Amino acid sequence: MKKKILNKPNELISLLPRESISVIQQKSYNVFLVEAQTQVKFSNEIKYTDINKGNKYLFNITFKELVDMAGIDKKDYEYIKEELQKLMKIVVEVVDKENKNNWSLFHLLECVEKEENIFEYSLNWRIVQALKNCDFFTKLDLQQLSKLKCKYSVILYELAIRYEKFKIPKMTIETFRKRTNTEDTYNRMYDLKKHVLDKACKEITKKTDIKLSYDTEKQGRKIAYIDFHIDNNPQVQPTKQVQKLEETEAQIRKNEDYSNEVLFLFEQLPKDEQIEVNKSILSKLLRKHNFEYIKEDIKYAKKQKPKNFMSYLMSSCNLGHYSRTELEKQKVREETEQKIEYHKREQQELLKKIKLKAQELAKKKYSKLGSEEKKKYLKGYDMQLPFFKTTKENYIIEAIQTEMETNLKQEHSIYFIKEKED
DNA sequence: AGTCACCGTGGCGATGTTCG
DNA sequence: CGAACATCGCCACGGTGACT
Repeated sequence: MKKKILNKPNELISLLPRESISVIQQKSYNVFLVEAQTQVKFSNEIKYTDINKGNKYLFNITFKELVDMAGIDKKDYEYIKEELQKLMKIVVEVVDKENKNNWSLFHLLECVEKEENIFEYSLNWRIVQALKNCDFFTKLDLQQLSKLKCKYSVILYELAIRYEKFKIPKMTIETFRKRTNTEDTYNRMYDLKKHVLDKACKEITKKTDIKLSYDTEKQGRKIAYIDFHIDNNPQVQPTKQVQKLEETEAQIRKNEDYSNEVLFLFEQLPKDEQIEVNKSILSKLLRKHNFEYIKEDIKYAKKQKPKNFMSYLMSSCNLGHYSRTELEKQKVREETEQKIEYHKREQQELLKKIKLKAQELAKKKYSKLGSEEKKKYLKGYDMQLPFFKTTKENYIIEAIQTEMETNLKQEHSIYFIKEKED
């Protein structure tokens, strides 16, 4: 399965939707976000300053990618459609930090369209802006998330990762209920523990790279606060992908050296694409794809002259190398040339053999020739230039040899043609 | 296609516990 | 002491998947 890291803006983790979001909706949404983030981040067309109300931001993803990345075990389009429909209904509220009387409401997902196996969706400009320029984000490993089946596990996992390096602040039961949308259900604390807290902590500890536990604190006789504890889970290591990604990002920051392969490919890019960030993109592509294919894809992309070179190149690599057909044609050409070369050599060797054989046969035949026949072969003997003049015997043998060679060649040329037809 | 066991989710009555 | 809350055990319901 493809591994993906979503740099989820903290605003999106902390948001408190009015309706409850199911686990499939949460996971699908994360996949939509990560896909949009990749498309936005690597796009030169969408600049941070350009993102505004006036524009519509469309992204796309294949059904298979969505299902794989989100870890959805259903392959039913209708079901996914219903879930997406519910997701679209979810409205979030953003309050202006400077003036608390000002607010705005928008849908998490603006629209989704399915065409064949591809979903095209659009996100509110605020979300796109947050994805493009997230200063405060949480690095979520979607592979870890995809394993979780309980919606509360997903919420708590995101929260835990957000505060991993510090500590989830102690929160009141009310806050916890708001976050998990359990204000109207599990009225009893025991039920909340049984169905939400225990279950989620258990699932997270069992399946992900962190251990989550909690303590409760009473105020009077009532449980008033929840205090979470996060530990690393040595049994389930953070995916190597996260580490690699962090390394790559560190590399960009430090502007360290890239491998020769990356540098070579970088030089193949069009001049105006030779910017530092593209080295890291190439380095990432090289982790997943063959050097030769990327090289050919760059060549191919250059020919195609797409509007956005890097995103064209990336989709070419990810969608199975547009250049593959070109590369394969080239391979066939090379193979054919090799075959022809081989035949040539074979033929030359055969010619040598024919010459030797003809010489041998000619000598044999000469020994059996009668005087009449010898006279026939001696036609033209007197016409020879004095410098090349040989003995009568050699002259006759050479003549017979030439005759034999022609015959043998004729026989073999039939053989050659037959082989070619095969 | 129908049956059935199993699981997850949400809930409730009875009972135990705690603290003002 | 008793109200308020926590806990236990159990039930109903719907979805799912194996089996016939």
